[in-house]
Amino acid sequence: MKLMESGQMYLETIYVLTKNSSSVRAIDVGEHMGFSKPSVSRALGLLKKGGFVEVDANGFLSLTDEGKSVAEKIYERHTIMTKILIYLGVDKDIAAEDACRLEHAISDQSFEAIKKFAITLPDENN
Amino acid sequence: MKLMESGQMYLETIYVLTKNSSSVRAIDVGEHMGFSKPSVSRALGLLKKGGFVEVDANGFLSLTDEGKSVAEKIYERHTIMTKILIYLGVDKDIAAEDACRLEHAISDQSFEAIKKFAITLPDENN
DNA sequence: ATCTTTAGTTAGCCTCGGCTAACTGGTGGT
DNA sequence: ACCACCAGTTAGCCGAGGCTAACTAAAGAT
Repeated sequence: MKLMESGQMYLETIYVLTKNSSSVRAIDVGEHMGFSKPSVSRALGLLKKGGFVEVDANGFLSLTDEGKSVAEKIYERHTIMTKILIYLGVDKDIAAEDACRLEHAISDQSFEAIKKFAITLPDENN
Repeated sequence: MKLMESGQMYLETIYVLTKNSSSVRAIDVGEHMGFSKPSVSRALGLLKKGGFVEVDANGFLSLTDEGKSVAEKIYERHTIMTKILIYLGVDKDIAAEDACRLEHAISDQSFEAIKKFAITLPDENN
């Protein structure tokens, strides 16, 4: 199953929320992303069907290995792109917003090239 | 009128084609972008209505000042992003493809920051 | 003069991914 | 026991932006 940009965003959100709350439900995902419950419900349905997400009897979400690997990939892009933009002088908020779009638009090869550049950067703040 | 990413792409294409052929028609735009005639027809209709494009009696397209300024902005992003990616070691084709997506995803502020970085780069090839 | 090709338009379909309205089903308060 | 709230689902709408099929109109070829 092929994931569109929005699917990647849902996975990334679940991944991030899982890192600070241990129990993540659909409603949390919706609140975090600013989307309605039905939008989240449908998206999660597709992600379940695609084998990226699992939902237990209590409605708690977890990523499959496949889902986690996608989420980690996107999340890495997000953090590195954000870091670079901030390094180049962009405001934190704007850097994060832009990274959120760039992370889906870039090829593996370009990202690897950018990443290689990024690790030469000093660690200013985050 | 608000332009979506696809509208920007059409404007950029007309802009680029105009730079090497002097007379650009809808069909040329479609061929260059790989889209069908009806897709181009509808898109151009919207761009006309929005005041970005004009069509003369022979079907030749031209950009309005407004359309041209959008196209130039996008085109500049395209060239600079491509240049940076190539500088970072990305293959030319992939760099161009990625630039094509990145150019729409980035804020003015981030682009200015990237541009400032780019002008410090040596002129390798293009 | 007729036939064909070329360019553009119209009508209408599809997917993606938001949305609201309305229903279901469980849980907790009085 | 009943009511209210909360989480999730179902049904169906909408805009963006592709597509094909089929029509129109102008321009060339025989």
